Amino acid sequence: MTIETAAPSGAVHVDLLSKLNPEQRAAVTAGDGPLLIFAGAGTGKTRVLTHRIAWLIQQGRAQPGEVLAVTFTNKAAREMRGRVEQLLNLSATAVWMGTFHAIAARILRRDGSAAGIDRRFVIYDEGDRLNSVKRVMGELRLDEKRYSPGAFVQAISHAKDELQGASEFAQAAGTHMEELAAQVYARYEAFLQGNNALDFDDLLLRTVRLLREQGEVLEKYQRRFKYVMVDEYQDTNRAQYVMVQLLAQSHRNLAVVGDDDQSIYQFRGADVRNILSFERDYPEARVVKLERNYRSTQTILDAAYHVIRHNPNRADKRLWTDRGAGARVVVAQTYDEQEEALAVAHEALRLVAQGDVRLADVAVLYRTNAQSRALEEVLLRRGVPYRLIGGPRFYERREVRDVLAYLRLTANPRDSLSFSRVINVPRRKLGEKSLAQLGFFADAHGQTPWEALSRVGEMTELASSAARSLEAFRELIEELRQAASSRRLVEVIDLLLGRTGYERYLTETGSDAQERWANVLELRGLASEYDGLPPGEGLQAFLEEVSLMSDVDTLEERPQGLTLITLHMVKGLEFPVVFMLGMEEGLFPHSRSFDSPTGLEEERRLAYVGMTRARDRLYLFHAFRRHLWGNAQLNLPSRFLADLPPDLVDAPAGIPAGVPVSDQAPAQVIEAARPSIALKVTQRYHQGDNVEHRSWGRGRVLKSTLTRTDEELIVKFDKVGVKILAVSLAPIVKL
DNA sequence: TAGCCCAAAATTTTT
DNA sequence: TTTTGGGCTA
Repeated sequence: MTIETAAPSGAVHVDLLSKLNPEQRAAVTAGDGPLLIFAGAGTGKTRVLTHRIAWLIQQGRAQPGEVLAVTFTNKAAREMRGRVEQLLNLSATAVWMGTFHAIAARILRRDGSAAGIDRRFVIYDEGDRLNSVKRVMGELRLDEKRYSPGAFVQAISHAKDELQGASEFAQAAGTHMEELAAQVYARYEAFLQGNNALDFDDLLLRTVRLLREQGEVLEKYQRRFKYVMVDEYQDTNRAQYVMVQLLAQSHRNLAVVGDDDQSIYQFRGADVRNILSFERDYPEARVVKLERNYRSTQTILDAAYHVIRHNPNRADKRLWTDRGAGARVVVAQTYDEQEEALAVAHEALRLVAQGDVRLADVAVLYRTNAQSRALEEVLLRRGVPYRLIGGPRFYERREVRDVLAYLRLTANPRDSLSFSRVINVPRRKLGEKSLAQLGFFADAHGQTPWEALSRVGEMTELASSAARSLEAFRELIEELRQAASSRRLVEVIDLLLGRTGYERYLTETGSDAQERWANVLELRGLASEYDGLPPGEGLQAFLEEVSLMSDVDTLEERPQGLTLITLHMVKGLEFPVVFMLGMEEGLFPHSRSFDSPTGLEEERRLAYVGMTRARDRLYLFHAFRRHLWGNAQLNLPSRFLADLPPDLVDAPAGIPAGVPVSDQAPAQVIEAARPSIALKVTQRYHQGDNVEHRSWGRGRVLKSTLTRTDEELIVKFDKVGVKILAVSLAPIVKL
């Protein structure tokens, strides 16, 4: 079937439907009314979403500005926009496409004033939120040792997810803890208000409130969005659910895409029931199931199915493919996590040597971040390149937050959190007393610290040196504000870095100054993307983007080595080869999930998500013995392994065989890593060459030997001594 | 104000 | 077991 219709002006006629399978086509061309699309892993979900948007526009059913598409990550939104533009061959900037939070922020900036929201609000992230709670606890004289600030943060966040305001929360409070939390909540709200700040949850909560209470605003958006689309609907929480419902209410053209089997964020408020009861919410809904998978082998799909099928309360569906059976799933036991890591390295390198995959095609998945350490140690020692996803986040690094705090203060001087972050960074010789003076004065006059700053002269108790410092700080921020309104964002940042002597500050205070400075420069680089915007707008736009950005969004497109990643973060990605480690009772499923059936169901879904990441090969490892917090424990194989039909499984006796268990000899290339197929080898290094290794630093080549399949180097490193390396595997460069 | 020492915590974390 | 953060001391 080919449909050619008049496309919007300037667009090329594109046949949108010919490359879709029947189910995908049905979903794309479903007419008006609610639409539920069950899109299993690897079934072309994004393709359906983007084609539907393009189709709606091409058919003239909607103007680009009348379509709203909501995702959970910026990455997904970006991809979607790019693909729609490609399909339509025109800019899709008019389409409202973004994360829940970004869309909410946009609505609040435009129309929040109707509900008393200052459009210049800043967005407080996780860290800011914790700091705010700590402050509030200080005000309430709550001892941080007795009461965990984190617990309050969680309670507040959870309440907001459920659209529960501070007063409702207080009313519902029963226990002593809840009453305390209610007090903290109320004060926290006041604190944020005073700082003109909203936290992540507020973006959703306040948008819902705005839409509910301001009829004309609601009407405006309802009229505007003829078609609403939601990605990953199984992960929506209460606030998101209501927000979508409100926006789509009038046209009722709500299309949701998701997979209940991949709902893994229950602990953050996601509610699978939102997708499972869609048909009850919208009895007239059309339902399409995408079950044809384009990613994995049938063996992998069947194995995953036999794990997930044990969950009650799931929509019935089963993935299939015409890619053929492929290799069996490999289940293997190792002695401990050391050997487990060695087995991964061993097998991954063997596959690479065979020639059909690159290291970058291999992902290693685990339940808890702590598991990555054993892996890293082994990979480092073996010189196997890898990238670890997770770990210290870019936007949570001290230096990045410092610079951002300056910028945030520049944009919004009322932000007292940012104020106190940078008032004495770099050191301005302001002691505790002086700052207390300032705070006291501000409180007494009902002013923010920034406002108080212009009245330094009135603070009689202030030492004159401190007064001068404060005055200088005020002038600095004023200067930045001036610059922000007339110059490019990068110039503002340069000005701030120059005036504060931030680089010098880094070198004077820390050992890792170089790395930190590099991060600052990276942030500066990100900011340069806003150079095109008129002065004044760049700063706002940059801060908005940065506060709504996560690390997955900056995930490298072209990885270099093995990928080490948690099961949660791997959702949405795919790899030709997948190793899942720690398939043991107590670790996966995690012991914390044992006491509730829903917890176990979520673990099972997590297993399903992990398994369906694999295209061609899937390895499930479990260790006989595992070190956890100092002591070793013996774990039984995960119950998920028992669910696999024997005929899908290969359990080779020899997976870890031949791998030395506690081999301390550094930098010996694993025996099996030597390619067994003859490769063309040419000598690239010679005695005396200077090289740099990613983790061992600089060194000099003592000897280079050509083997049948590789070039072997003996290198004397400045810092770590003599090592033996295989050129094909070691992360080295010639200098 | 920096550095040191001791104690506590270690499931997952789209914004 | 290891890391991290906070508090105390020099």
